[in-house]
Formats: sequence, structure tokens, C-alpha cells
Amino acid sequence: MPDDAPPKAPSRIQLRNRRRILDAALDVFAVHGYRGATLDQIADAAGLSKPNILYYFAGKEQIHVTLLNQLMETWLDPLVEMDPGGDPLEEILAYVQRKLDMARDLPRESRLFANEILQGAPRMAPHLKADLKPLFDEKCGIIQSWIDAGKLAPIDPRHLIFAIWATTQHYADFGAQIRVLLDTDAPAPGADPFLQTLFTNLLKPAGR
Amino acid sequence: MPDDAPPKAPSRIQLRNRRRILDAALDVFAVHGYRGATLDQIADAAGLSKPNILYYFAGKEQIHVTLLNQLMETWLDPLVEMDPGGDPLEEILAYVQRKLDMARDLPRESRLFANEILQGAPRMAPHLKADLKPLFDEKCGIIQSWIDAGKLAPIDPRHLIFAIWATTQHYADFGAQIRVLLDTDAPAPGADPFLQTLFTNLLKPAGR
DNA sequence: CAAAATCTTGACCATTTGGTCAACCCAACG
DNA sequence: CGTTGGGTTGACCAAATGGTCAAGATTTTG
Repeated sequence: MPDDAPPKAPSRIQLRNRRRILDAALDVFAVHGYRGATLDQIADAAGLSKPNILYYFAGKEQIHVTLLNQLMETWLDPLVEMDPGGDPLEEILAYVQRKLDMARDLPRESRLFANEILQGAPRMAPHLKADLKPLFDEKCGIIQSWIDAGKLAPIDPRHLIFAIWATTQHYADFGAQIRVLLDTDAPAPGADPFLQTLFTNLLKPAGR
Repeated sequence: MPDDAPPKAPSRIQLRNRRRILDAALDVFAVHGYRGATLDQIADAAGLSKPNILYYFAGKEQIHVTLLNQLMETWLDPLVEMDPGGDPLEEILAYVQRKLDMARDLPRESRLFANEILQGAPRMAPHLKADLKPLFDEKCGIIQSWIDAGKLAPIDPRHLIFAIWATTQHYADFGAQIRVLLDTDAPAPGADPFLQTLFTNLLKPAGR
């Protein structure tokens, strides 16, 4: 008798309310971090009562964990897409562009991630070790092989990736500061050509 | 009758305990943000009782504000030091180095700042507008004049400064992630030559 | 359409949190 | 050596917080 867990397809209401809750929670966690966020805030933002929130999720932590799990996929995706068979410079510049687009399109996700890392990655460290680290090492290897083949200037691939992350995510994570300094509401106006130039000049092999 | 506020020099105990509290609060606020931090945590970390904390500071918010005010000075200093009369490339590279050293020496301050901006700068926006913005505009002007004189490659000074902030602060703010990926405890090993190369290649005027 | 299953919530609970206060400690000084 | 003033704290408080539960409202389904 298999008696496997009967999967029970989630109802329409389940789907709608789960999405609502996660969306509201993303707003709140992205701004206040895990400890600073409250269930009341989330319930309020979702337009549901607090007990109703707890009908769909076992607790505050599980909402946070669910968001972090969903985020991990989205977050790794642009790096996964980097193609070892493509043109080195093009591949890296396309990666920069994808990351910049993500900072513009998903600033809340970027801030959620930033908050989690700032706090020492208490809930994400296993994920980082299990999922991000292997991917990071693999892509560093690819970049290094491009360098060894003389197709890129000799720089440290690890710091290259850090610099790409830092410069792109900065526009989402430090958006409040940028909005004050540039006196605009547009997200990262003019960042695209700047970053393309920055990384082109870094990576073009010296021989020309 | 002048009756000015008698300044009353703070006693040795005052000085010692205020420092202790601010140091402990920096630890806690840097990790958990304003809302996520508790007075009990701060009292614990400072080795003082909670009522004693409140003997020295009027409340949680005032501790936070005091830290933020102190931070602002430290934070602007490296940029203030950029000398309009110096050699353009040298001045900017030296600024990068100062910022990187700060990320290494004052990671807690960097995270406190990052937390505040992530949350939308609720307590710092006035400071940013009043202190940082004029300095930012001034230094952008200087860099632009260097570009106009043909001494630097033509890039947007504003995004240059953002890139410097992003790449250097990243080593403090995302230290947890970097430690996982590089499998080391050292802060930002090998970042110095990488960043010097990154910004040298960006800024060297095309004419050579 | 009525029973069954799913969904929703007002009232409640224990704990945590920022903050108060009266009493107590203790070194300095006349 | 007793007084005085800064320094310290146990006990307490009201509000906020994560979470529970039994009872009702609504939807699904036989």
C-alpha cells in the first residue's frame, strides 16, 4: 500500500492568497529585514487578517523561508545562462546587462537578499554553500579558461563577479541614496552605458 | 545675566559608558537594523542593565541617531580629501583605496549605513540632502573638469562614484557571502589590485 | 440544495519590548 | 564621618508581537 501523500492540488483561493501574502511579505521583509518585520504589517499589506495569514503559512519564519527559496532560483538564473561556448566579452557584458535589468525590475528581491546577507545569512548560508558556491566556482573556471586562451585581460574572475554584483545590485539596494543624489525617481538612469564601458575596458585583452 | 547652559564636562564614567553603549549598539544595529534591534540586546552587549542604558540615552532612537551622526562624518571624509589640485587618476585611485580600507577597518559602520539606506533612509535622508548631496555635486564637478581637460576618459562622474562606493562597500556589506564563496576569513583578500586595475582601465584617457 | 470541506475571524494568550521609577549604592568632599 | 550627587538596578507597566482556537461564513461537491 503506497499511501503516498495525496498531493491535493491547491485551490484557486489557496493560490491567490498565498501569492498575495508572499507579495506583501516581500514588501515588508525587503524594507525591515526579518526581525524588523511583523505579521500585522504583512497581514495589513496583504489585505488579510493575521489569523488568516497563519492559515496559509505555519509562521513568520516559513513565509520568509519560502521567499528566500523562490529568490534563490531567480537570483542564480542570469549567471547560469552564461554560455561557455559564446564570445567571452559578449557573454560577460550580457551578464552585466541581465543583472542590471534585474536590479531595475526586481528591486524588492534585491533588497530582501541584501538584508539576509547583511544579517550574516542566517537562513541562507546552506543555500549559498550548496547552490551558489558550485555555480560560482564553475563560472570562475570558465572565465579563467577564457583568460588563459588570451581572450580576456588577466584579472581575478572572482573579483570580477563580485564587481558585477556590487555595481548592478547597488542601484536597487542603495536606491534611496541614489534618488537623493540624482534628484530623480527613475531607477538607475544612464547606468547601462557606464557599466558596459567599465567592464569592456577592464576585460579587453591588452594586445587589442 | 547670561545663564547660558552650563556645559558640565562629562565625567570619566559618562565617557566610558557612553562609548560602551555606542559600541554595543553599533554591533546590534549593524546586523539587525533599527527595528530588529532591541535594547536588551544592546544592554547585554554593553554589559550594562537596561535602565542604565536609558540613564545615558533618552531612548532607542537617540542611540541610533547618535551613531548615524557620528557615521556621517567618517563616511564623507575620504571623499572630502579628494584634492582638486592633485593628479586626477592618482586622486581617484587613492580615493578607491581609502574606501576599500574603510570597508575592511569599519565593516560595522558600513553595514549600519547599508541598513539605513535599505530601509529608505528614514532617519538619514535630511543628512544626505544637506551634507552628502553638495559634496557629491562638488566632486562630480571636479571630475567633470578633469575630463573636459582631457585628463580622464569621458565617463559619467556620478556613476563613477556609485561604482566606487558599490565595489568597495560590497566587501563589508556582503562579507558573509564572500566568506562562503572564497572559503576564507580574511576580509576582501586580493581586492586591492583588482579594483586599482578596474578603475585605471576605465579612466585612462584614450589618447594614451 | 444540503452536506462536507474549505476559508475567515474576533477574542484571547504568553512573551517580548521600550520605557519608568523609587530605592539603593558609592565615591568625593566638607 | 556624614552628607551629597552622580551612578545603578529590581520591579514594574503598557503596548506590541507571534501565535492559538472555537465558532462562524463561504465555497465546493455529491
